[in-house]
Amino acid sequence: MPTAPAGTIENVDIARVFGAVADLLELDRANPFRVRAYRSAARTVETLNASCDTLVRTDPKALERYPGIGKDLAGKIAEIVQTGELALLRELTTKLPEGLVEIVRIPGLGPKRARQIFDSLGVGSVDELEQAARAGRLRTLPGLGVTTEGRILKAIADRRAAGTRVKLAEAEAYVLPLLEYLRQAPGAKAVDVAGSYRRRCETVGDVDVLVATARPAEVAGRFLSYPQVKDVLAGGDTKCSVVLRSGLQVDLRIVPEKSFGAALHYFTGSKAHNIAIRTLGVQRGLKINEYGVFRGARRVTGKTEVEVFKAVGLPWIPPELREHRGEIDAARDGRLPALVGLEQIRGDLQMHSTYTDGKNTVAEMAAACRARGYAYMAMTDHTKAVRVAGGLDRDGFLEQFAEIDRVQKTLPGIRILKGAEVDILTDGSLDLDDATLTELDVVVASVHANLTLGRTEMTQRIVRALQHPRVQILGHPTSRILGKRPGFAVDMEAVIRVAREEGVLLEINAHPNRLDLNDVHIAMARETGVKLVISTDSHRVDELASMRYGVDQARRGWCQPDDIANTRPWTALEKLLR
DNA sequence: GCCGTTTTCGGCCCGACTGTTTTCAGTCG
Repeated sequence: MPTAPAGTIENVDIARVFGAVADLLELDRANPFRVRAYRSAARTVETLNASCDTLVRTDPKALERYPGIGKDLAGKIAEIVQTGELALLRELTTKLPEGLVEIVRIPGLGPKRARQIFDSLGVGSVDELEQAARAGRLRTLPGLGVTTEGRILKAIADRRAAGTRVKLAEAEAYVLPLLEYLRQAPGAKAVDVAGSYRRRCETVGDVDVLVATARPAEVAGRFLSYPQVKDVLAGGDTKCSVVLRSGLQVDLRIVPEKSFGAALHYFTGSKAHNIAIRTLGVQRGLKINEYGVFRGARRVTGKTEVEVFKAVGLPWIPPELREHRGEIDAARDGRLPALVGLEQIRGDLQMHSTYTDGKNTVAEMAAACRARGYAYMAMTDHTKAVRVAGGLDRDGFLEQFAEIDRVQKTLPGIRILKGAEVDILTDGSLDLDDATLTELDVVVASVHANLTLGRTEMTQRIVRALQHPRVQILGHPTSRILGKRPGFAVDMEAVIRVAREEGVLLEINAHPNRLDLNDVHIAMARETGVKLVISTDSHRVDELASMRYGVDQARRGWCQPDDIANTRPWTALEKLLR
């Protein structure tokens, strides 16, 4: 049996295999609960705060302690870690074309229809599906008509035109005006957003808006006539679904006022969280749906979310935690974290000025930080290796130090820290001399170039940088750009371990295009005892407001104020920075 | 495939909308 080298299988790789198995099993008309088991295991593995690879090699039994992973799936995880593949997946892919999986992702088509189309027409890819629809062959199948054929063609075209998921900040720009518009609907008692948007996921697939009203038809009518609506996908009195001109899909749910809490809970999700809560309900003889909590035909409660949680014996759980990653157990045991909030942030430790690629001067950035109520801020311009940004050498920094001293005199009430975002060169050395590094208050070290290095080399590169005695913070630790490039390959478990040993803080980069670290790595760092900082990496004053997205991300990683170093006053933070 | 205060079998969350169906299956969230 071929054995993969240690530490090369990431949890996401295993999750991807399980997800593919689930997709194909579903197409193979397997037991739906077996399919669910693979999906659930994929999610569990992907969000595990420990590496499956390491567990398999050290304590394989431990895998079975995680929810949804039994003897069989633990064995399959071991198989993937040890051989780099899964025999079951290989069998399934020889049986069914991989293109079928893409067909299932087309809105309106599910596994049953996809399989029916494959079996009767031999259609096994999206391209073939499009040809069959154009030729009018789909309408010959039982249960499919001309309308469906047209919808499928449109869905294929839409998929090509629009991207898939939208960044949270972008979605906000479309959603806030829509909420304002709906609040003016006659009879709208409460208007709120649920779904992944409310859970503050870094990207959202669509937006779920909830309205409480006694006049559903009028609210639905107003929604469907929103000027930004491009297409209406569904239009009932309790559910409407539209696509805005921006391409963003918005689902509207309309409920009576007394059901608002139950509906808000249900539509906030996540799906896995909801299933777990409803299962708790079933154990107590309760039925929970979007209209309330029921015992038999009698409605027990449901006006507020607090009541819904209380009905299953739990305190209210913040939306950011509702991913079925242990929040229900924590709630039951009174172990829910007191999550960090934006108001607790006392300073911003990464930003740029006109000295490099920033658009505002040191004085402007400092004044804006003071206006935000911060006690301190770090000016962290680039070093010279980052040529596109016009990075500074020692002389450049000395010039900036003098400017900071001048600005500081005119701007009491905020401490302006002298910092740098030092480039980590390919060999892991730093792009600034030790003398200058020693004069800085805050040293952030980040990778900017040569992102395609192999996993082992990249890990060594970052570990070496962390071991430099002057490095205090690792900036945007994976250098991902949402929707554009994934983070580079790196053994994050090793990076976190070394950060812990060296006393280096990890940055949660709050820029809405980065949000780097992600929630899972944040949780991993926190559980390892590594402190984090939330920084905006602002290049202009208005970007300082991105801090809240970084706080959202930290909350999704279960961070309390103590986990976030920049909730501390400067004197306490200074002690934490080695 | 998982799970257990209904424990090793027999369950597994729940409802709305659509299209094509004369009563419901498929899809979605």
